[in-house]
Amino acid sequence: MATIRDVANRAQVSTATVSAVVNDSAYVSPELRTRVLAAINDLNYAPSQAARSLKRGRSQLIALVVADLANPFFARLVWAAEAAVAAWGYSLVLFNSDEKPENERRILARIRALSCDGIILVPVDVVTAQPQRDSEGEQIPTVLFGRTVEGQKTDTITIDNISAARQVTNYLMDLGHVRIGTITGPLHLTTGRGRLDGMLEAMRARGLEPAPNHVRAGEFREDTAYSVARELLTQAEPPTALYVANGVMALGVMRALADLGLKCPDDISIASTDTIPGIGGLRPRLTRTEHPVIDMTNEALRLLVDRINRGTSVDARNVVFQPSLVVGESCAPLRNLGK
Amino acid sequence: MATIRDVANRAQVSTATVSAVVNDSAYVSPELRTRVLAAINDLNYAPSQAARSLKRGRSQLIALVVADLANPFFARLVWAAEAAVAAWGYSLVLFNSDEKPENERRILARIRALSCDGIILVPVDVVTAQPQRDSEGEQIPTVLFGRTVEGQKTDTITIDNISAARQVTNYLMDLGHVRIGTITGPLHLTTGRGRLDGMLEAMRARGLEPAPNHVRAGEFREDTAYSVARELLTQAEPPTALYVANGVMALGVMRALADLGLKCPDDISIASTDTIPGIGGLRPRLTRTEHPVIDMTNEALRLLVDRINRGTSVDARNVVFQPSLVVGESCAPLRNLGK
DNA sequence: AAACACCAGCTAACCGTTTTGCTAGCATTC
DNA sequence: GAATGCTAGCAAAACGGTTAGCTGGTGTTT
Repeated sequence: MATIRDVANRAQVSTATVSAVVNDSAYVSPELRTRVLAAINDLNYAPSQAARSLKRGRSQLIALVVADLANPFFARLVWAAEAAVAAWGYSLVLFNSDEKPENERRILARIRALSCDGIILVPVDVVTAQPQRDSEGEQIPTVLFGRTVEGQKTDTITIDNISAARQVTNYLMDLGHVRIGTITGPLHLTTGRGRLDGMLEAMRARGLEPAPNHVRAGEFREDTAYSVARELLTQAEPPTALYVANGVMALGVMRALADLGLKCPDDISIASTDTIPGIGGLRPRLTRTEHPVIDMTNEALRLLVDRINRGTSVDARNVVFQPSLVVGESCAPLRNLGK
Repeated sequence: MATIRDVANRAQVSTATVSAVVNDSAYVSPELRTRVLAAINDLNYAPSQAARSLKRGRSQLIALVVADLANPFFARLVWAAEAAVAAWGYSLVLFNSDEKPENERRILARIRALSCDGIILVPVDVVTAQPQRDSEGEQIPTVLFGRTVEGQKTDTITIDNISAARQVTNYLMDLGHVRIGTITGPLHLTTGRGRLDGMLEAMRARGLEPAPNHVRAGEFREDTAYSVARELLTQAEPPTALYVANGVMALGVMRALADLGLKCPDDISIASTDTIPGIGGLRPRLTRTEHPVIDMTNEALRLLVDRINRGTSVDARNVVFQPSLVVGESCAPLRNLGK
């Protein structure tokens, strides 16, 4: 394609003038401006982003690193982030760490090489505690999304996991349930840990405690939750209600129920924190918390762009969003206590 | 960060030697190589992709443009593409045209500016018929995914939509259904058109024809399908079976059924082409065709990388994948013809 | 021993922008 | 009319790599 020099030649001006027109960075007389614009149009010129990045040290690229692209929660984040990034005039480079620290390391190196202007990161590992530095040794502006890492000094966007779990658990207890089980996420993640803690806290506040064999790890995965749920529900004294820590796992649990011939909510009540898009279309409607992913994403980008423009002059900000309980038909009052 | 010159100074060699070591592009004696590697390590050096792109004219970026990121089908494509792109040593830049031609135009201009090495495009508009040219005026290697545009000379990866629709329709007719309705996608898309054509073809082959008011446009959207389904099923003589053209719409239809108090498959049989991930976990299991998205994506990348390396020397290739029918429990044999 | 081939490693040009001086032309002031 | 200030537009130097072409030292051939 045409270069800035081709345009300059055709318009009989210098490359500096063309640049000034393209970037609106200096006054150019109307006459020259017209000539330049005509030449740009004739030659179908578009500035090379590579040359620009090299000179300016900014790439107009924002990296999004998610922990599990197969999870609809993150798919939704990707969707929202693409829109927000485009709205701010950047382009989105997408990476999937697949919950593996070594992938995360590789990806962060690649992001540095691409000199991305900012990073939205769903962290997998504490590795991230060593923030990424760019070509000037500056830290690349980063927003941690959804999860946090201890002792982090970067901006973060999170959901109040404890509150989410507490809301759901209280709802179940309000229905009279006492034998409540749970399928948790990985406990080394704040999302996994917080949701379990919130549940325990809520139960203890009413003098209850889940039976040890009613608390199982589901890894935030559909298939794991499926088998764990089967196991959990076929034991001698199964729980009468189940709190599932995320949307994907809730789907797995529903599948397990169907395969076991259990009716929800007649045989067991199910409620979850987090949901997956589209799940609202199926019956019984799941009682769950909804997390404002779109708002969270927009806020993440606002913080990120602000940090890109203002550098490290401003302190790390931690924005916590509140989940809201959405009541469906997947929970019923406890009737026959003994069962 | 450190530049190649810093590394050269520290290792007491020229930048050319550093480059040779980094790219393995020329023989360097073991001694110098060691010194260079040590310096790279000490300075935490990583080559600037911007400078590289500028000089080489290649950016190691592959653009993926999907028509609707909110659609789980495309979310799955994104997931598969990220993995495939990374495996080939590229990074993925993601765009969402949201089914709008003007977005598509803007995006393609941006892709050109970024000098992406290749494009995987789910086309929205015939605009794409004018292939994108790069900085040398060469066409940017492009693979059209899922849909095609008439008279296209680029590589394409598609699914056999006619066959998919035919399989599903035949299945419904084999169960005895005659009054079969359909909710179609947009008919200007090959995916929409082909799936309707396949259905009509299959029915006509048995001397049948759907009633005009049993054929409705659902725009491939959940909400549209929901309202169209409500309308379709509450009319005087509703169909006894419904063929839904994609997975998202099937979800909408299921929701409409639930709200209308209709039982599937007792009151009506539902089948679709295409599915959405996770839908398999819910009851009744949907009878549908499955489309090999992962294989399709991998093949798309194989074609794309091949074209990046070999240029226009090789003719356009059109790879058509075959869908397979997966039978669930959402369809029942026709019992009471009159209803 | 001269002629030559070979090759490791270097010098420097180049990729396409942006941006910092600088220049030259005009208007204003005394 | 000389001195000054202003400003539109230009020339040229970066930015950080890659690579063609060169150099000089060694080994081989005659």
